[in-house]
Parts: sequence; C-alpha cells; structure tokens
Amino acid sequence: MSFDGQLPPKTRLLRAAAELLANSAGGAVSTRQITQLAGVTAPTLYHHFGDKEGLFDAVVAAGFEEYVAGERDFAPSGQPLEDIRRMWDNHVQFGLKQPELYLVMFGNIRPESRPAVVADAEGLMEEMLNKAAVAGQLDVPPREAARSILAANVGVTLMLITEKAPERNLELSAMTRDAMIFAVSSDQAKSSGPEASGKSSVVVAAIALNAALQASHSDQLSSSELKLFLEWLHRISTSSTS
Amino acid sequence: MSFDGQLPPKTRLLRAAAELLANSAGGAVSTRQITQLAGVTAPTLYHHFGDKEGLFDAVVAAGFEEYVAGERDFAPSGQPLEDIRRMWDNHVQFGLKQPELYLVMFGNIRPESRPAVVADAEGLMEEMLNKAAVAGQLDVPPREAARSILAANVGVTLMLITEKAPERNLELSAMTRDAMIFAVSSDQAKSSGPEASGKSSVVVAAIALNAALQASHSDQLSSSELKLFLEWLHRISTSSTS
DNA sequence: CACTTCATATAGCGTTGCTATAGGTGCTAG
DNA sequence: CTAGCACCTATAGCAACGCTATATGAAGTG
Repeated sequence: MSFDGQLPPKTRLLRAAAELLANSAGGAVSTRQITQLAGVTAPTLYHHFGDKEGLFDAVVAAGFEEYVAGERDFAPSGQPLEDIRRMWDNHVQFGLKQPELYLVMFGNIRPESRPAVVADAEGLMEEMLNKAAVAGQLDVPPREAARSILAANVGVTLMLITEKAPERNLELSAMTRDAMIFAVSSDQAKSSGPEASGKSSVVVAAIALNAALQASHSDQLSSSELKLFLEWLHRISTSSTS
Repeated sequence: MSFDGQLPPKTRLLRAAAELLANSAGGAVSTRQITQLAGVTAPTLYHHFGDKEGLFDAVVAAGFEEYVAGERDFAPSGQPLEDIRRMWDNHVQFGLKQPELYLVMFGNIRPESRPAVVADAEGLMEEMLNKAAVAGQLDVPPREAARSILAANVGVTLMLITEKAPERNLELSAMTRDAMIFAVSSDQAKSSGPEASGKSSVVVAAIALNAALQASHSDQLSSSELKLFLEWLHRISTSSTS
C-alpha cells in the first residue's frame, strides 16, 4: 500500500495525503506519515505545496472536483426546486461517504477566514436557485436563499457525521431540507410542489399526548400497559406521510 | 495580565486557558502558553486535567454553564414556540460573542464521537419543544424537531462566524430560524399563533387523539391493538387527574 | 563544456504534548 | 514534637511535530 510507483512525487504526495486523511479516524495526520507513504522526504512536500495546509488545500480541491461533479450530474430535471433537493441530498451523501475530507472542507473552520470551498459551494447552489427565481418559484433573493440552505445543509451533515453509522437518521436531513426549500419557495411553487406536510390531526394529537404523558405521571395505566401504550403512540407519531 | 494571584492553580489554569483561547485568532493554543500565563509548570496541568483536551473540556463546561444560563433566562413566556425562537437567537449570539469557544464546543468535531455538549444542547431544546408539543403546537416529535432545529442553528452560527463582523447578515439567521420553527409547527400554531392557550393537559390531549383516531382510519395499529389502545385512551380521558 | 534551473535529499532547528522522577507542603497519629 | 502519609508542584527531558538552511543530483540550453 505504497505509492512508490512511477508517478511524479507531487501526485504521490496528494494520494498519500488523501488516503491517510480518509483513514485517520479523527486523529491528526503528520507530514512525516505522508512523506513516508509517498516515498519522499520532507523538503519535497514543501517545495510543491509550501505548507502542510497547502497540501491539504490541494487535497480539498481534488475532493471538491468530485463534489461538484456529483452536484452537476443532477441537473436535467425541469424543476429547479427539485434539483435543489437533490443537491442537498448529494451534499449529505458526500459528507457521509468521506467524513474526514468533509470535515476538512466544511468543518475545521477558523473565524474571519472564509474557506474558498464554502464560497464555491454557495455559488453552485445560488446558480441553481437563480433558475428557480427566473421561473418565479422563489420568494427570497437567490443569494440569501443559497446561504440559508447551505448553512442548514452543512449543519445537518455535521450532525449526522457525529452519529455512529448504524443509528443515523436520515429523516433529519429530509425534514430539514424540505423545511428550508419550502421556506424560500413562492406561493406558486408551494401549491404545485409536493403536497405540503399533510400531517393528519391524528399525528398532531398523538404527539401532543405523548409529550403530555411523559410530563405528568398518570397512574391510570399500569407500567406494563403504559409501556405498550407509549410504543403504539410512538408508532402513530412517526407514521410519516412521506 | 497574569493569574499569579492567590487563586488555586487549577482555577488559574482554567482562566488562563479561557483567556488565551478567546484571544487566539483561530491559531492553536499551546500548553506552554497556558502554564506560563497561569504561573505554573507543565505537570500541574496534567495532574489536574489529565491532558490538554481535558483542560479544554473543562473550559467548555464552564462556557456551557454560561450558555445554559442564557438559554434559561428566557423561559417565562407562555408561548413555547416564541421561547424556541429566543433560544435560537441566544445560541447565535453566544457563538458570535465567543467564536473561539463556540468552535471548540460545536466546531472541531470528530466523526463518530458525539461531544457531550451537543447532546446537552439538544436536550435543552427538546425540553422546550416538549412544552410546545403538550400545547398541541408541534407537528413533529420533539426529539426530531430539536435535532433538526439545532442542526440548522449550528450551521447558521458557523457560517456567520466565518464572516467578518462588519458584513454579517443576521437576516440569514432570522430567516432560517423562522423556516425551521414553521416547519415543525402544527397547523394550529401556524394559524392562530398567540391565541393557543397553553393549558393543554393529558386529558385534553387524549380526548383530541381519541376524536382524531375515530375520524380517520389509521393503519398503524392492528384492529385488536387499536381496540385496546382506545380502551386505555378512554381510561385516561375520563380520569380526574390534577 | 559551462551554466542555469528545477527537484530531491541530509541533517537539524525550535516547538509541541506529555511524563518519569523527585521534592516540598500540610495533614493526622502516636 | 515528630513520623508518616497523602497531596500537590517543579526539574528535566523524551519523542514527535512542522518546517528549513544547505547541499546534491538531474535535465535542459548557450
């Protein structure tokens, strides 16, 4: 698993860094690890990339290409807002598939220094939202809408990454996504789009009862009865109308 | 500006770390800086906090106290959803006022390791949302709503932190906030808004659910389950609890 | 061949987080 | 009073870190 091949040292460094980053379960990656895996010594790294951060920026740039490629693959749909939905999902998928790379791109942020990648991602989304605006489906200027949606998108992705894979609840993403898209949509788009949250009053009432029961300690049911009762309540509460 | 006073070394270390962290424009803070400012040598730090991360956790814990205190100061309003709105704004304000501390708390995340502070913040918000659910103002289970809102809240705050102060657009926060709260609100809360009396009790909720269940034909429970469920519901509805 | 330019290596600087070991301090027991 | 015993802190230093001053090799050009 070494990159001592015939490739130029610059490429070997990039690949070594990317691989170590991907497998570095949260821990830091040292320049010595990278140069050793690349079969190169330290000055070579600094000759080509200036810094450790320069190298990581290059890795991020490569990762961003992949990200953008994924975003652009979804575009044929005639409905811009549907495309935004797919951009959101693609963003989340990218983050979950390469969490370490994602954290370098959108996570480790420093105040007052705006990573270029964020601005690019924002531009990408704004571009798409522009089409929606042209079609009269937007209720908010595209730039503001893009910033808002992207902020929520990043927040959700970061939260999902911190969860262990088996218990990841993608419902969180879907719900937040629809909420944001709905919020920037014009009335026209709202009525025609995927039917607004048609939650039945049953669900609302069940949720309310569930919360009320847990707040007050009713003694009308035995503990075993209550347990089963709450389980059913939960089933009703979470019956999503998709 | 040194903490060589009569305070115990543990306290001096905490204050020194907090101060250096607050003024470290994104750069790393070394243990040597901290111990020097605290007027203490290295082993003292490791005796009290185990390692550097332990110290930072302690600083975060202190910062979290402040955060929670801010969140709890807004609570008297009888309208839970309005309180959620204030929690959101307080969260953003906290992040902007102490960006470095905020980044340590919610930023530098490692995959598959959930910082305790996030879980706590989530619990705080869920608690408040529970009240909204009791009042029948929620369209989504409180836990899911809390996770979703908090995720967006963190995303927005991180995005605002990366912007230079003079050009920060708080409209981004307000817009995203309202979108998220609107999305989890029940129709009742949406339309009536301030009207809804927060007097809903277990009994009222049970009655509402009973009526709703009989009006619609939910298929989440089998017929036998439903029968027993309704019987229990009746028992709760007719109870004379406080 | 002389000369420049680019790319890589040797060796080491200063700093980092952390610790093995020892010494000082204040307590209670005899 | 003193012996012992925790508790706390300091001296000194290790291994690993990011990075670089300097030197060596390879390749192209006059």
